[in-house]
Amino acid sequence: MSSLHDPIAPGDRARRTTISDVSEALGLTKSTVSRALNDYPDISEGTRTRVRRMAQKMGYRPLATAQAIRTGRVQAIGFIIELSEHDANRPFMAEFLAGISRSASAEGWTLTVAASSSQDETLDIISRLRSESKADGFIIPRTLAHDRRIATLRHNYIPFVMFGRTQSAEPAAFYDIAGEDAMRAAVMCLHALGHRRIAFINGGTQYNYSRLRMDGYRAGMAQAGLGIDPTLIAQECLSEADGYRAAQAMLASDQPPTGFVFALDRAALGLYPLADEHGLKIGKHLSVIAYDGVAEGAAVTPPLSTYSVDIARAGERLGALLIRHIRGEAAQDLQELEQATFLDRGSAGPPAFTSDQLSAHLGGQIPSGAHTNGRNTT
Amino acid sequence: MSSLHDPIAPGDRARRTTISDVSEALGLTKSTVSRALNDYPDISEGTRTRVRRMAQKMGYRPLATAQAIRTGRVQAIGFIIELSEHDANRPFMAEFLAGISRSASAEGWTLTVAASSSQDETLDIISRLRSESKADGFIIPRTLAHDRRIATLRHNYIPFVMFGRTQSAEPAAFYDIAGEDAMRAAVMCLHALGHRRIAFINGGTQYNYSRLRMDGYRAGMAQAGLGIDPTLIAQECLSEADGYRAAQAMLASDQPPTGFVFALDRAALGLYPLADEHGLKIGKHLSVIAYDGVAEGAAVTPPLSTYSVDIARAGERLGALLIRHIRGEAAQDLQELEQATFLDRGSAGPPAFTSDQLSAHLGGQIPSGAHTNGRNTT
DNA sequence: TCGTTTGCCGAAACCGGTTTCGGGAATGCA
DNA sequence: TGCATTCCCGAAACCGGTTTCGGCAAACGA
Repeated sequence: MSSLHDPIAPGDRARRTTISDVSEALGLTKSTVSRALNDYPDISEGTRTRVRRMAQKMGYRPLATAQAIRTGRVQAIGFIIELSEHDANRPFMAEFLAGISRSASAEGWTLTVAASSSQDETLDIISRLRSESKADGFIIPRTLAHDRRIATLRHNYIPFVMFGRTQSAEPAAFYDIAGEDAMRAAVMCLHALGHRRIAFINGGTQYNYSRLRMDGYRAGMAQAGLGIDPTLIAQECLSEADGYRAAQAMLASDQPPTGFVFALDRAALGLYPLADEHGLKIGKHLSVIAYDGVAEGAAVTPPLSTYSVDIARAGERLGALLIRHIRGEAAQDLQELEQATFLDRGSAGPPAFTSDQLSAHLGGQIPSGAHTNGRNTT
Repeated sequence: MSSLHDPIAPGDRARRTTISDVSEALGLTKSTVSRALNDYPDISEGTRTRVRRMAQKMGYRPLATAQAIRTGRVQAIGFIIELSEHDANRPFMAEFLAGISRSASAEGWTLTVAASSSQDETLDIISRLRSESKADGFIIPRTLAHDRRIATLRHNYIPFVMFGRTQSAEPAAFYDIAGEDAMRAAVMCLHALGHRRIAFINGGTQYNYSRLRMDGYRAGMAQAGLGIDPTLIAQECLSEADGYRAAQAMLASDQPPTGFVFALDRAALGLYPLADEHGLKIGKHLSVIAYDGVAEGAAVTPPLSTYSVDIARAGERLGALLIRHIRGEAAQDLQELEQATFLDRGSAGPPAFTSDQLSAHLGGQIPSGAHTNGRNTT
């Protein structure tokens, strides 16, 4: 259709140099040049370097779409935005994509992005993009403990790298931050400050990270010689409102916690208004350490101490790993686990109240049910 | 290189149906099928529908990368994330991309994303992606009054659609929200509520929207029969801190404004702590109407009244327009201007103080210079 | 009725690469 | 010196499409 009338295309766009241009300049055939550039063993070392040099000199870069029709590969990384997710990760999106894009373009690759509104649609998009040669492999964020996406990818022999880990016997390529270590260290930190009642407020249990962070909390408690009290553990707290409610319930108990470990910054932010309402100061009467490093954490008073994740770096590493995987490296050689960076910003300190004192203080208060507005993050 | 060893590709992936499959099934040649599907005039109506039906039945979809090597088009929309931008628009990114992706996949197209850290790099990326057939055209966000990207695109005959407008004689395809109308209406609204001193706090002047919103403010003031007071106008206020400072300066004057129109929600959020410090209630002593519809605006007390922009819809419309443009429709037929949606959430009301009363109230206060922390949005 | 146009489709080249196949020249071994 | 390898590279097919060209048959005009 667009071929009949073309009001946009120029009369004659500057043509790129093709493989034929290179071969003619050398007095060789296309096939020789192609094999030389692709390191075929039946090309002599001399010819190989001669071709290399000439290609370099002429600025030749093979056209990815042309290669694709034979090889099935376009040199593109696939990434799918799942809008069904709670939007906690949305603000990161730009930096994450930028990270991926950086490592991609460093290798002459590009990034293909699609949006999905459900798990099923994601699976469809994955196979569609692959079969249409729009992406050679995928970066899979927010891995679940049991992830259908992984099954689909494996079944279709589509290369992928996870941001996060998953429970599976077969090895898979991944990049992840050791959230479990961070949680363990957070507990140890609070314990060292003198806290004895330490709560853990976890994220969504469907996610694999949540299991790991829980493990980390348990490990920390064990290491500190503290027992696990189930009433000091909450799950599924993704938003500020969730965190508020979970902490509220715990503070209402006989032996309220003086220290809080949150699996998510966003949930931890719910502790601030709660403390306000009870006249408690964070960093003094209540201590909190969280995880993620969201921007809002720096804006509250006192700023939230947190284990921060460099999301752009994550994207960059993931992109690099995926490209290597697509080029043939084995999954088990493509696993990177890094540590989060602790930002000590003052929201955790020595407890001014023991749990008993805290309980007494809170007992003398009208149980606040008045706090309703402003909790809902759209 | 990847051709020598291939530990990932399956023995035999399910082959897609090709144009040859279709032509053989019909007893026609590839060329006839191709021309039939592309609406060439030298194919009879009968054959055309016969081919259509068979292609449909066999689930044939032309392989974009194969088409590309002849046509130069991959059916992909290009979008570049500029990290050099102030990060105000980052949170929108996911939804914006999702919008683009929706309209793209509705037509069987995809979205190619790249990141850039400078204007110059952006220009490079644009031509590189185009010449490598990784994108057929581009969506250009945050248009400037005089935009080098537009010049580059025009010069290289690369189709594009702007999110925003620009100052240029030649017509260009765009989708935009009439920010000028919103600003005018905001002024009228405040005037109707009884405000007579109405300030305007604008965004970055390099952006084209800023000029337009300023025009809208002026138009509103004229329409309301109010004169323009240059001391009630501020520029370059992008962040909460910027908004705080600009409003602070205005409140310090002899005739402080009682009504504020902000070109950006984010800057408007700076008015809240400022009001707090002076014991003023927003929606009562100070009224404010802003523009964008960011999530944080709903969380403050009272929620910020604002002209909200549906960013996902913007992405979707832009994608649709770009595809039509690439298919041959003229730029002047591809211009859409929509209105922002006013969300009246209570931050604007009848002024409890006149400007004089407000001045008196503020005069009795210690000029606050103490407010320093928490203003910086990372 | 006959030459000419028009409508419609097949044949083949082409796009820019990759990959298979085969053979000439240089080398190995006897 | 003769024969079998091995080393290299050219020739050509191929990938899945698009586009040009040419020709046959039917419709047209005179």
